[in-house]
Amino acid sequence: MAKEKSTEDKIINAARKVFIAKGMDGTRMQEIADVAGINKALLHYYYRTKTKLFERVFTHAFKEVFVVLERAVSNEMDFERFLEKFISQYIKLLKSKSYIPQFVIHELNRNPDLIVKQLQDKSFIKEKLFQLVDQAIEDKVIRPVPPVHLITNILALCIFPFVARPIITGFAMDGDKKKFKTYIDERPEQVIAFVKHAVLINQKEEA
Amino acid sequence: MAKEKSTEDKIINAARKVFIAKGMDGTRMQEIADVAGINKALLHYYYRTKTKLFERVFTHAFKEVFVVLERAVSNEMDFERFLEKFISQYIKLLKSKSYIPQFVIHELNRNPDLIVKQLQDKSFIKEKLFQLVDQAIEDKVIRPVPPVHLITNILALCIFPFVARPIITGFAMDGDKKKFKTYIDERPEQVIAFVKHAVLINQKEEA
DNA sequence: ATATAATTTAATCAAATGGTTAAATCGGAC
DNA sequence: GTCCGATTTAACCATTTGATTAAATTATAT
Repeated sequence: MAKEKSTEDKIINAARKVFIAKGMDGTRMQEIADVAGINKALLHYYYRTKTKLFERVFTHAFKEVFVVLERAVSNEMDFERFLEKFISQYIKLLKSKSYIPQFVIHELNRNPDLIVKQLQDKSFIKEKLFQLVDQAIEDKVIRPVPPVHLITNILALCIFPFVARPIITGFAMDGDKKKFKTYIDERPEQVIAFVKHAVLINQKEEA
Repeated sequence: MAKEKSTEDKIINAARKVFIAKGMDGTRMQEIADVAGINKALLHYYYRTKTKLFERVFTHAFKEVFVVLERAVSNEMDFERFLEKFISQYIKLLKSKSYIPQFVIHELNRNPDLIVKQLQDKSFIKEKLFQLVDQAIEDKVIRPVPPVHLITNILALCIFPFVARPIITGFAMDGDKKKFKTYIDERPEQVIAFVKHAVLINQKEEA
């Protein structure tokens, strides 16, 4: 609808689209210009180098998938509610930004130094997360599972389907994209139940 | 140690190394030649185009991570043993081929058509896997969880740490690679326990 | 030794690509 | 109107890269 985007916005949006689809190496500045509806000269007029443009896009993408963690740990609630909220919100985010995880993961593997710039001042999130799990164990709400394993397990269950989408669609859904959508819609409920059964100690009464 | 590799082997090994490290787009034929210890002319003498060489490497890499699935479903055993064997063997494989998952996933996202060539004649694996889960549900060995979710959950727990390695190392291990190795060594036990608690119905007595 | 295949050397090509430049044009602010 | 930044056009440059070729050299098998 709205076309009132500034040229800078058009460039950033186009760059994100192309970089996410093709990666840093596979992206051509000309294609970004085409997608943005401008020409290459103007593109370089705004962003002198491909590298600068890429880093801007990457940083933004990284923050988008990381900010949910930030928000999750800041809310106070019991562990079971935390699990529910975190998983459902995270998958909901990924549904609307489904290509970001693969993009971020690929570029971090390509150039691991990028992670250093991104993780500055994020250590408090880690501490809060680990503390949350430790507390739940101490309170005997969950089994004594090493926090790093539980946290990576949850992230794996949320994120993996989006990075492995072509495989899942091809292998288990016969290439039917509609089935994949259904599968993703079922995910929050399935993942929450899976994790709860895996770690919660008191799962007596449930709907 | 053995240096008795044929030139063709040297090329394939070099190509795999470079393609896996830098992806199709990031790979230069000259670098493959350098790593193989030959020159570019000879490289093209064996493999006329980059695309052909890439497809050969990719197909091989894909099969390596897929063949475990194949072997797993062909063995007859009770579901609990199947879980144990499958998870421990899969993680063991990934430990020695840790860069393959990210490679395969990235290239499949880049060019989803590749998956079609790879999944030919693999439908029996899918059917066997689903049937295995269905049977376990019917026998009341596990909770009634949709097979596609259980299967992707298990794969997620096994594979994700390897594709997200830089993030996990950077975020939860302060960049300490040794800690990551320890973490990976703990994975089989942790994942098996996690999945068992998540789905097994009779988990009365355990070590 | 000699024919055949493997390998090197070195040069070359065409195309793609990131980046630059200069001049022209357009559009809005004053 | 005029001034100034935004934008276009179009050409250009240097470099990289995939790929090819011809000729020379080496290794190998017969």
